Amino acid sequence: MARTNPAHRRITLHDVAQFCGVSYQTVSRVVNNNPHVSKETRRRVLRAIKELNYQPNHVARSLVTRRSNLLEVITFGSNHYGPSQMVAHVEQAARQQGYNLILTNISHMSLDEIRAAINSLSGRLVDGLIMITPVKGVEYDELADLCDGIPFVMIDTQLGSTTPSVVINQWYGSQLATQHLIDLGHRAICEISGPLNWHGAVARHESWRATLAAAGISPGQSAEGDWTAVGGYQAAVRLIESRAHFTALVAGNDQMALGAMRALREAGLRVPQDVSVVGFDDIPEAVCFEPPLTTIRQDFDLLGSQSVEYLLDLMKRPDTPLQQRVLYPTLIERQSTLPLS
Amino acid sequence: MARTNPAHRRITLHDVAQFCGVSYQTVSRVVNNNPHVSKETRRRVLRAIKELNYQPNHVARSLVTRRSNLLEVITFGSNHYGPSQMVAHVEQAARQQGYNLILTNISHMSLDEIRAAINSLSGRLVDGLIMITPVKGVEYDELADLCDGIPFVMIDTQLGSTTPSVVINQWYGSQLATQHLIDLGHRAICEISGPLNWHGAVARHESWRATLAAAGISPGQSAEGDWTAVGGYQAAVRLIESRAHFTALVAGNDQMALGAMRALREAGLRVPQDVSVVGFDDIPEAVCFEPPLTTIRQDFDLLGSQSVEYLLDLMKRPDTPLQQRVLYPTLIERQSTLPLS
DNA sequence: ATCTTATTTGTGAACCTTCACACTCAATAG
DNA sequence: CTATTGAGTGTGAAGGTTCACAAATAAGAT
Repeated sequence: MARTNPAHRRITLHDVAQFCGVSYQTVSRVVNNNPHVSKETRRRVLRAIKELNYQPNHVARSLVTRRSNLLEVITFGSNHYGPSQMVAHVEQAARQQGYNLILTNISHMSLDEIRAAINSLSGRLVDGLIMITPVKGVEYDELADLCDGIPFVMIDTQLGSTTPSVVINQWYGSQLATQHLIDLGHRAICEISGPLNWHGAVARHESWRATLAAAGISPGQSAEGDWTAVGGYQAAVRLIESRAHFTALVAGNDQMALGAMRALREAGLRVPQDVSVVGFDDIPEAVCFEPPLTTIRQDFDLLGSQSVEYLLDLMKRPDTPLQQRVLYPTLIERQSTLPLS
Repeated sequence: MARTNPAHRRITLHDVAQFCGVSYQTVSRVVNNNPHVSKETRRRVLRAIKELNYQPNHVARSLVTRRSNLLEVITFGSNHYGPSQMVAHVEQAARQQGYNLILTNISHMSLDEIRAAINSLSGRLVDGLIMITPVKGVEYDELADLCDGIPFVMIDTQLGSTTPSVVINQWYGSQLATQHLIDLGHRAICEISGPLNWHGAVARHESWRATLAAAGISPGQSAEGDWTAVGGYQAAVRLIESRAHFTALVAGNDQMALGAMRALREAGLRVPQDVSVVGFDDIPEAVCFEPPLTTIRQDFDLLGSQSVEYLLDLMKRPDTPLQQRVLYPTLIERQSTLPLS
């Protein structure tokens, strides 16, 4: 097998060129599939490349082409199911398109943190940027300013904004959930929302209210959770202790639904006989909850590939219109909801 | 505010140098905190840098220094809880040390896939590599060959191998789980294992057998799952349908424990009164399971920081001994286990 | 045979840094 | 008063590639 040189100096274009008696430019042409090279020469060069185990130096190439084949994703809250799914699928899509991905997870969503993340990359020449910004406090203009010309798209940002972004319509999802309960005859419908500094949490929360209002129903109580099961448990406990009467519960995500169901059970309430519960996300475990959870499914796979696709468009044709692309979630009915008896 | 130049040409050392009438080398010295520059000059240069919004070009720097401040993590199965936690914590640790992280998630764990992942990066000059290789089929020697000099550490590889790696002792974890059940008086202890092409699954499986054997107990039946809740459910169904008698169940992870508990309940068996169940991982939701799950906690945070730390050692001092660093999990007792009545 | 034209190959510069070294100038030592 | 040091600064090269262009060769047209 072709082993590398012991001196541990990387093989360069020049080495290959010398090896088969052509100029480095010719080798470069072969490497880049330039048609202006004779069949015979190409064959010889190709063999030399293999023989010497030549690997083009991306760094040198980037220096002159000003492109790196590198995308960056800046994410917040990637310990939560949604963001982590987004990252995973973005990575997959990027790799399919021949790009590598730099991952930066920031722990406090502030402009300063984002600035730091971008700056730490700024000299690094990433070709494009995907930002997963599920919480409030970051405006498009500031970001555009920060990125200074490098194309970017946002994921999971505010619905209805005109920034280049791909989002799942959370409003619609929560409407599906709430309407489902209304259709089952429920009228006393409480909510456990996500943290209200998250766009998605606000959208789901307001849609819950609006959907009830549209049906002429006054909303039940709402308690704010933190996306975790424990947070959902505590929120449900607060709801129960406030002596609110309700026959149905909309949870901001599946984990909180899990915690809520635990709290309900501890309070002697049966799900779904006494209280119907619907979650959000359709995490893989939801089908095995006790009882299996009715929930809203989001297509994170599509979200990832759409974002990367959009970003690549933006990179290739800077005149690509800036828009928000919107995906729609679906309702998954299981056994945690029941018609009001 | 200092906006960038309209011509969209990046500001370079030369621009800054010209701007304040010194040589580019002096500017370079200021940027790199070289002490050999007078106080007054440094001040002037610093102001010019700010004024022009100069950002050092990482690519050009890398070309000459042959270092990139870039780490890569190649991972398999990052849709599972363990691997995804590892990635998250590795990223965090890397960033704390001033490194950026390239993430590559491969879908089929084979040498070919790994080769492709490494090759796609090979010219990219990553300073170090972390491989999360929880499944069998990849040998150290091949990997070392592939990496050709760039330092790497493995995570979650086979316990007891002499490759540079950081692992959590899965054997010990499963021993904790099994012994806990034995201590509670259980003698009929079945198991739902993870996929047996995973190192961790094998370790947990064999430790279960060994721990029972050490106590003079013959092992109950074992069914293989796929780490998911549904897989755990199906495995438990097989166990139940085989009419195996058991009073306790060891699950390979928490998700499978969840599925198993669902299957048990459907079969009319109560957890923990009829069957005690113990999981593995201590996912955040486990505390809200019905009932709250006794499980084994792994410290992924420590795992991440240890790996990065070790890798950095390897990078700085190539004579750092190649070893396996081992962390230990702990037992978390909740309500899914009960003394045999 | 000569002039075009097309095809293949080679040369010089550029990308933006850092490194190794040389230079200048002042202060100290002999 | 010259030699030696040392701090501060500048110069040339190198790192490995691509780009724009020039040169050489081959093929075709007049």
